[in-house]
Amino acid sequence: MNHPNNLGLELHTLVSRLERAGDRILRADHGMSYRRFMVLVMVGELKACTQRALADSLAVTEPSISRMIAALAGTGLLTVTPDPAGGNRRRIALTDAGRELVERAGTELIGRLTELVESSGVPFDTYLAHTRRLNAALGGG
Amino acid sequence: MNHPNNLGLELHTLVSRLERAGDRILRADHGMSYRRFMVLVMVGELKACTQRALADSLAVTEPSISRMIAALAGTGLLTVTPDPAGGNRRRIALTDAGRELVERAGTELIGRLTELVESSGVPFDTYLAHTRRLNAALGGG
DNA sequence: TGTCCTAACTTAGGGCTCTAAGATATTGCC
DNA sequence: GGCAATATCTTAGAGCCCTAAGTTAGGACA
Repeated sequence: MNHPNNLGLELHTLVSRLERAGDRILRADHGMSYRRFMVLVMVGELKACTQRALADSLAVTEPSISRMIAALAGTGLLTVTPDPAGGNRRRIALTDAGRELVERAGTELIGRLTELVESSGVPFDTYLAHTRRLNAALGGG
Repeated sequence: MNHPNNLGLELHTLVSRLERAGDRILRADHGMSYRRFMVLVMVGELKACTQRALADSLAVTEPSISRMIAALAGTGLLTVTPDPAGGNRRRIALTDAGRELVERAGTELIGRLTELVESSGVPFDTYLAHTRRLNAALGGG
């Protein structure tokens, strides 16, 4: 139950539990998986959102995003259009329904997590800052 | 590239990058995936190691562990025997080869991660303690 | 115009995860 | 003994991720 000095294992189990919990909430309330929801959130945050940019931002590969977008394209939550700037690119954007879902479910999830963190006694801002810094050190922009 | 206030997303990308990096190292040096290696590490740490205990400790489900053990059973790195205490249980244990692999590769991985964390300016012990506390708050023992 | 190069996206195959449902073994109670 | 309850493990089917290899679009240059 306790991994003596193994931060990697500890982070794995933490994220695993967090995402399982988030997945259950999203499936029950919005009929959507946690992974797909993360894609929607990121589409809402990126300025010029291409599949390549999504893959970088979520730290997954292009094929993964390619399939996710294909699966999400039929839901009416986002639109896929050739990039007006040219090139072999797709421009991804949220529809009104997508924006509304991200807004509602996103604030709920973030709220629950923030609450959990603070009730555990871990200082939210410090932990978030540390996590961000580690992410940056690992090549994340 | 930056998720405004979203700790969940930040943790996801961090773990994703960490595990991809670890996976590459393990595959190159020891011909083994990161997931399977985590199982071996945990088998080495648990006193009375059943599949159920492994699933709890790694925050995955019993079917996942069932398949992992089936896949690992043929490698000579661990042994599976009926639990001497009775019940429908398997007792999982490392062989000498398994113990040696966990020892060598484990210290290497932990060393690299520790180095990375400290070079990023994040205080290792604090971050580990926070992560542990969050894990405990999420029902992890 | 034609060829090469690069970047973005897609396809194919395999690994690991989940949920749901089935099989197996022990305990408790009649 | 026999039967139900409980815990553990397994099987089946589907989702998402990865690597490797193929496709498509635009830019550079002769």
